[in-house]
Amino acid sequence: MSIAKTYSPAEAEEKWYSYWLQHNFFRSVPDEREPYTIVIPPPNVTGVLHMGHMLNNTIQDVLIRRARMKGKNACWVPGTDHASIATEAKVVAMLKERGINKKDISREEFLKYALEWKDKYGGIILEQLKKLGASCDWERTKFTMDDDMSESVIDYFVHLHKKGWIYRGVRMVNWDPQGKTAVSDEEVIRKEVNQKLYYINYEVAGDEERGADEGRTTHHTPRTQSHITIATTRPETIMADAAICINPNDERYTHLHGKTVFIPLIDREIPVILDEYVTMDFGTGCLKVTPAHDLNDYELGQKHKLQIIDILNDDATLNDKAQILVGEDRFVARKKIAVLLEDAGALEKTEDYTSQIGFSERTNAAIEPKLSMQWFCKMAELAKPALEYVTNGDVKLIPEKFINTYRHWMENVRDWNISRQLWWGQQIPAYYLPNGEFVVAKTKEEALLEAQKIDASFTISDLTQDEDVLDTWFSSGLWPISVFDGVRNPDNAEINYYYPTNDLVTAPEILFFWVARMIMAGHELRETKPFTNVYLTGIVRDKLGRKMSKSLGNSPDPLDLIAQYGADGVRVGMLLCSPAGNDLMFDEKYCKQGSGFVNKIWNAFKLVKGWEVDDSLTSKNETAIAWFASRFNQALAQIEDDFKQYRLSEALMATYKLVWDDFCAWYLEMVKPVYQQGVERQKIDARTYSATVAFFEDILKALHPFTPFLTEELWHDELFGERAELDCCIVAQLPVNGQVNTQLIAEVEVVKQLIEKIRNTRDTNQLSPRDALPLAVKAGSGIRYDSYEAIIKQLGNISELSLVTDAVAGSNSFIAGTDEFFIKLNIEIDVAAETERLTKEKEYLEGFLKSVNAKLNNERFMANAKPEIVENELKKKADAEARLKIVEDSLSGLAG
RNA sequence: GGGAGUUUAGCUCAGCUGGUUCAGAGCAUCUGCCUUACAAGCAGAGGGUCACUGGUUCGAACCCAGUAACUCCCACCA
Repeated sequence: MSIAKTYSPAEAEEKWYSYWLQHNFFRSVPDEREPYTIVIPPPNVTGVLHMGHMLNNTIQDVLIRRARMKGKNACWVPGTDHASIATEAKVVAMLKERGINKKDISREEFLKYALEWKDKYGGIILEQLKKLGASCDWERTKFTMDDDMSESVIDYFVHLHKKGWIYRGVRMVNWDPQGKTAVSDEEVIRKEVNQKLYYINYEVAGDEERGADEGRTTHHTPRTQSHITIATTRPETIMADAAICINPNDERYTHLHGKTVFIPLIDREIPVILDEYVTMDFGTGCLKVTPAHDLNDYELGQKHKLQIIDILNDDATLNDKAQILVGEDRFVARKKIAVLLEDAGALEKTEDYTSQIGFSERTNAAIEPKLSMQWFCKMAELAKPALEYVTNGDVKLIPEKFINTYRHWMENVRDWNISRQLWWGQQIPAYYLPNGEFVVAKTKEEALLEAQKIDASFTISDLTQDEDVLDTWFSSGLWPISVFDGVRNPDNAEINYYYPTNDLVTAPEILFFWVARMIMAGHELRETKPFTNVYLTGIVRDKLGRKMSKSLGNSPDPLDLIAQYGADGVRVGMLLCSPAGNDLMFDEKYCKQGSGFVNKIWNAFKLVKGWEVDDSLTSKNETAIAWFASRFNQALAQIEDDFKQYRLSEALMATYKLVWDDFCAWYLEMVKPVYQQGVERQKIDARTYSATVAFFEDILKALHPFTPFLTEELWHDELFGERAELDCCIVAQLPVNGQVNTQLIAEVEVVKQLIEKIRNTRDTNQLSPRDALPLAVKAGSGIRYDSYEAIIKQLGNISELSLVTDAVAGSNSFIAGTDEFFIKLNIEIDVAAETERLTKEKEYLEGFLKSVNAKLNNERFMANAKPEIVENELKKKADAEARLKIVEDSLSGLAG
């Protein structure tokens, strides 16, 4: 049968993914085995796969497949997040395209449209994950707004409310004028923005009387005595000003104490107040106080009992209270008012200025501080234990550097605004009564019972549910519990079996949004951590270091990559460039390397597959077989260790080298039958054949978590014998760590060195690799080179290997390990060049010996260094002396 | 403004408790090979003042102090 020249991934991926599904290999139900659980960070339900997901889910799949192959009951729970703001924004936009305005439809109608949208686009991303090979238990797929999930969220709200940790109040919140909702502090992203600082003159009331103004000690004289100048970046808010504030210690303005001023354009009179909050050397030292539109000003306003004038609508256009520019957007108004002020002679000057502005994480709209009635969750009590889990190592953050960040946030956390003025999400279970009070209960019926405790005459129609929904993170914080129904049924078999989960793989950006809140909820509801390890991946950046994003257009389409390089290739590519905890500089070339690796395995397979056994042959490969068995076990231990430390890149690289270098480049070359002219097809002995096939099978297992499709494809080839229906690589058990003969491995290292030297000799003397050469060995190290004869002959193309006790005159000589080798060539030896080479080596060795001896002769070294270090130095000394002697002998031989 | 992190070969990164012939790996590069698994390959080679300056030590890429550049997080100066 003929084998395809190259491996074609698409076909195998399709075939094996459905095979796995058909045979329920991803399915997990509680049993007597040890569980290994991962809950997916639920992607946005309407999202599409991006490179961050690729990285994240590749890692999760590698971990879950490995656990499965170690005999654990591996359960990877998939699902999606309703992502209230982002999704609602998308639905609103979709409706707008259809000519429907959200304002004109009811909540119920809107939700109907939203659900339609979700059914249509939701789950695209999960389908995409399948292409990557993600072995999630799809029967467990959850959506954060599934009925049971929502019910859990409501339960949690009621629970926290009962504890008194949820309260309602008017606060200055971060208002997203595009999403038309409040957002939490964490959802505000600050960015440096180029702005202008406007210097605006306010007329001082009754100032004309001041005249000569006795005893003023101002640093500079105001241009006109009847004005006070303030600096602001937000001139469009002057109509909401409630006061002008100056520092009481500011001698420039003592004359203003107790005065009032007029707001330009609208001529409203406001007081001048004194507060040390004002920085004297910033701007003009005069601050306009706008309590409705600035957090600090709000606090100042509270302190000084100022009027609050809110001049903005929910969409950040100016309202009637502004008196002028009504209906204009705040940014348009800013430009226009500058002109108006200029015309009125109230604009002193403008200056360029950069400052930090908050933007909404979801809509990217500039955040507007806004006073409103919101629901808050008290964080102090929740944060305290959640911090402890991490500081005491119960929950491990990988890499550890994030512990500090986590601690800082937890120690400084403020109460969390959990209400959102949206429809898409879990509606807050608070019910208002005609008397202005409210009750919190799981259902309207239960709320009524509560209400009737207040007044027995209330009926169900007296109850009005709060319009707001809960922050998405309030529900995703329950994810590891709610997917196992552990909120509603805290003692069910599933939650008891799977929870706490093992590993969480996510991005550091959502450490506070999500990870922290899961730990809080875990403690609050179950008094345990939700997971043991949190593996924080880096941000996927392009090779220029820019974050990959749709808007920059620098992100490749993951599905295109899969089509081009195969899922296995892309998986390998992602992991090759992703050191734990660091950002990943992604370059397609890594995928190319990945697919190259996959192809290499395919070709190795082709080689072995092409062998024919000749039972009459006896094996000459016992040494090679023993060596590879040892190397394999050694590499396996290394890989195990790398995984323990979550060094996935390293684990992959160790696997990569095991396959490419040890297996393909060395082992297969050692044992493969050499090509003989005239022989139609080379044959192999039965012993070598079966050993090699067994090695190959073990290699497939070791590779499977990284390259699941290729390994499954090869696993079922007849090379490995008949397979039962359920005998699949995906559920094969990883080889357990076996014996490692370190002596053998060390000796083979010397033999490999020898072979490289032989090849090098050929190269430098411009001999064809096909010319077999005789090799003489003068061994002093105790290595039995005759036991490596077959290997040396085959890989070095040596015609004859002889053991000698004296230098072979007129030969090329070289050292490998601490032994000397000679190759007799029919070429004149260049005595001068050889002398130079040997002299150089002699000098190096002498220098090296000197430094080793210096250490050994140093009393303090001998006194302080650990015994094994000293022993090592002694060995270095002995080796160097042995080699030096060889070199010196060779030199005198040349001279003689 | 506060805090954390990073800086090692052209690129991406290892280097664990200071001590192994310790300055490494993969990719890229160069040279030679279309050798019966693989040119997506094979064989060989070159490439680094471990950011900089000092210090501690018998010994420093590693520990300490300072400097510089970059990154991230947190923070209400209009």
